[in-house]
Amino acid sequence: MTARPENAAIARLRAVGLRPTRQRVALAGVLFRQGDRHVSAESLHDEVTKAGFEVSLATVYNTLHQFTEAGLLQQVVVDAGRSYFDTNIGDHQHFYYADEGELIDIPGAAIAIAGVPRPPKGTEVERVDVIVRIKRA
Amino acid sequence: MTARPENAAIARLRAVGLRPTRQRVALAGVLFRQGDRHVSAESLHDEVTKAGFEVSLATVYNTLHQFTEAGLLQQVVVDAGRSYFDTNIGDHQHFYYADEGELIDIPGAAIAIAGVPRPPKGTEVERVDVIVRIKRA
DNA sequence: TCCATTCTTAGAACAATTCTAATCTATTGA
DNA sequence: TCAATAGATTAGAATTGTTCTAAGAATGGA
Repeated sequence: MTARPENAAIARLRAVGLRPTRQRVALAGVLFRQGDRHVSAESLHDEVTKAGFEVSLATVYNTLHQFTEAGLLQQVVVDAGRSYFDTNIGDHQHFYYADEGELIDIPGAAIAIAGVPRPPKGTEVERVDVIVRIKRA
Repeated sequence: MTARPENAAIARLRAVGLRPTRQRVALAGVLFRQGDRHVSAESLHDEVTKAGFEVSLATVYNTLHQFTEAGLLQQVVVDAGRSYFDTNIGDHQHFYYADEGELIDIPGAAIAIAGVPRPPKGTEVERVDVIVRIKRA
């Protein structure tokens, strides 16, 4: 019996308490089969549709948010009016190449941030996002 | 003759080569009369309207972009689907308090970022944005 | 003053995202 | 295995934030 790729997806979903529905398995399969990826709802919908699955765009949005809540994805905000989701949930930062709409990982170890002041009373730091915006030289 | 507040706004506009139209003067007056501010198009439109000026929302958008191009404002992206503009154009970073939709300046001197890797061939670094996301403790 | 240029405007158009209500499916327990 | 139920999916409408368009209005220079 060959290991079926969807088994990994199913296990991953169960591990975070999400029902392994047809659509979620398909999306997880596409998202996590290769290395780190950056997708938008639109691009993921295209991709999964081309792979022969039927998933509505609304479900892609729902699923991306559920996966993010569950810690399987990280949302990256680079652009007002567009959302990216990153399968790399480790500590890392991004180059953002606006000319191409492209997002490139920077390993977490590379960048050091020092001197973040104490946050206002009653709040705590949730995350520090660094976006290195790059342009054609 | 008392110094009229719009004089400062007019001078500021002329200095960057923008015609001091009624609407631009009104917007600049509201934006720059007090210290550093963070506004959205919507909030600025509300504010200037309440101050008794007639400015359309389209003009607010146009003007915010023109001011940004002219270097009078900086755009801050913290949230997919909402744009903030910052009257503080110096080198600094932000706390973002998502629960309140509030943006708080961190002086540029406070945070040090080290180890930004060389950007991909053919590109150069335009800006490094740091968002410290905070939440209710 | 008059003209050419630039600006402003209302409203339509748009893109990304979220909502809604009906239908369907995965899980559970008998 | 099957039915019941809680949860998931869907198409399409609605919403939000933003940009566009075309026409009228204001500005600065001659």
